[in-house]
Amino acid sequence: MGDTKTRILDAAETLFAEQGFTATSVRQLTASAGVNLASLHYHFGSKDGLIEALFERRLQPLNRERLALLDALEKRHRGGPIPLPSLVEAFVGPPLRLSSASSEGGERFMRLMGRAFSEPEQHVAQIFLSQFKELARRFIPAFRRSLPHLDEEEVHWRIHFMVGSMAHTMAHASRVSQLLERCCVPQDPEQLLARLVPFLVAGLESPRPAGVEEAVP
Amino acid sequence: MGDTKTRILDAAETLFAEQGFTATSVRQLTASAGVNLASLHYHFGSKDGLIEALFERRLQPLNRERLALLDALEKRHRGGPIPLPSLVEAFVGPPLRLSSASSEGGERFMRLMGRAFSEPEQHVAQIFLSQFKELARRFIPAFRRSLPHLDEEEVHWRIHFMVGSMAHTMAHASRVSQLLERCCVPQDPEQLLARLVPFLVAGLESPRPAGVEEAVP
DNA sequence: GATAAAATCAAACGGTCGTTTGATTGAAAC
DNA sequence: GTTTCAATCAAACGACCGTTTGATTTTATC
Repeated sequence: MGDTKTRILDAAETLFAEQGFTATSVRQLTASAGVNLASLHYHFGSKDGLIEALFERRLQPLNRERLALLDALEKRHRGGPIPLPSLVEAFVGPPLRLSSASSEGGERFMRLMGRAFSEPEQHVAQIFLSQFKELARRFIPAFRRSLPHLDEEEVHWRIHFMVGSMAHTMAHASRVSQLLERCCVPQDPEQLLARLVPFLVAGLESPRPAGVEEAVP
Repeated sequence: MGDTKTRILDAAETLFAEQGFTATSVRQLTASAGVNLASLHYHFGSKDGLIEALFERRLQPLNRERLALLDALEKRHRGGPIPLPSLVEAFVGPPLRLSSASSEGGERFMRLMGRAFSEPEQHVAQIFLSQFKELARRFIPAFRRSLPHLDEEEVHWRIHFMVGSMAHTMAHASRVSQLLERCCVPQDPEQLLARLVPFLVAGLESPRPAGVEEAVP
């Protein structure tokens, strides 16, 4: 079961992932966790404080892992361009792998992260994005080195597209799109990566698009 | 100004896109539209009824346009495989072009559509997805014909990835990701397409990934 | 075993939520 | 001018929201 704090965080991951942040009430949350209503505010101060703690608990080790992978890649290639598949893997691999069976509760957090990317509420988005400053500072130059045929703006856009595919996959991996009238097939994260990474690599390294004027500074 | 019904729909597009469905109250909505609180329920029955009407108003002509483009392409290529760039354009072009200045209020609806793809609330998602049955029935076989080197499951996954990039771009086009510490550059939809389509085409037509077992029926 | 701090509890706070009511308006139909 | 009916209005409905209170229980310290 674990202590109250953990039980609240676990319940919050599940419910926020299923229903969103605003649609989940603290009453429903504490009831689901089997704790008293007031203990949420005792431990986290507010609902927003809970959301913040929730992201920190998972995102900090996650992004540390991504940066460690990037460190290793940069060391191995001595600051030169990193092969794109490895670089993409280092970026999308850790979050997608969180869905593995071993990391208990990982899948629900993966869905939650997918949600957070498209969360309209400003405060949630801000909490979420603040966890990525360091990640962007390190990964963007790496992508630029690995995509020398593209200017800065184009690299930014392609990273944007990549994040979109990743977030959408994380949010809806368990139901590979009702659009397609397919029943849900739970996916091994390694197989998911084996499909996603080549798709992204091909898109990222495709030639510079015609018909887009160069950025003027 | 327009009549009450239209004013509510317009205000709903703006507020839902900015704040999400659950976070926007009917009071805030009717106040923003400059109409009486009760008129929302008079014209739409409920908040959910409004959401449904909101999607129908835009999605019906939008998907009709997509299908018309597909019709034209299939006719031109006599049922044979359609060149991938044209097919992708027919799929992602109409929604992204909704942001053009001419179609008033299009941009806010584009953001709203991006939101709806990742809306946790079941009812909203269901309303939204019901608009796409016909679209999937027509576009999936077309993609299969244009991607003969891929099996059915891989095509489904790649369409899934494509939808992710599209939805993320629609939801966050105006702020090309705070992740990248870039200030917002409002984008001409044609330039946006000139970037997105080649990215998606390259990803879609990349070779069949290794390490993924064939689907067994 | 007394003391102090940390944690849990039932109960209530003021507000806002989506929705409903019943009266009132305005324009068309006769 | 009367009737009719769709549309708008102010006001209120009960339910639920996030948060706070103050008493009570548990846990650790001496």
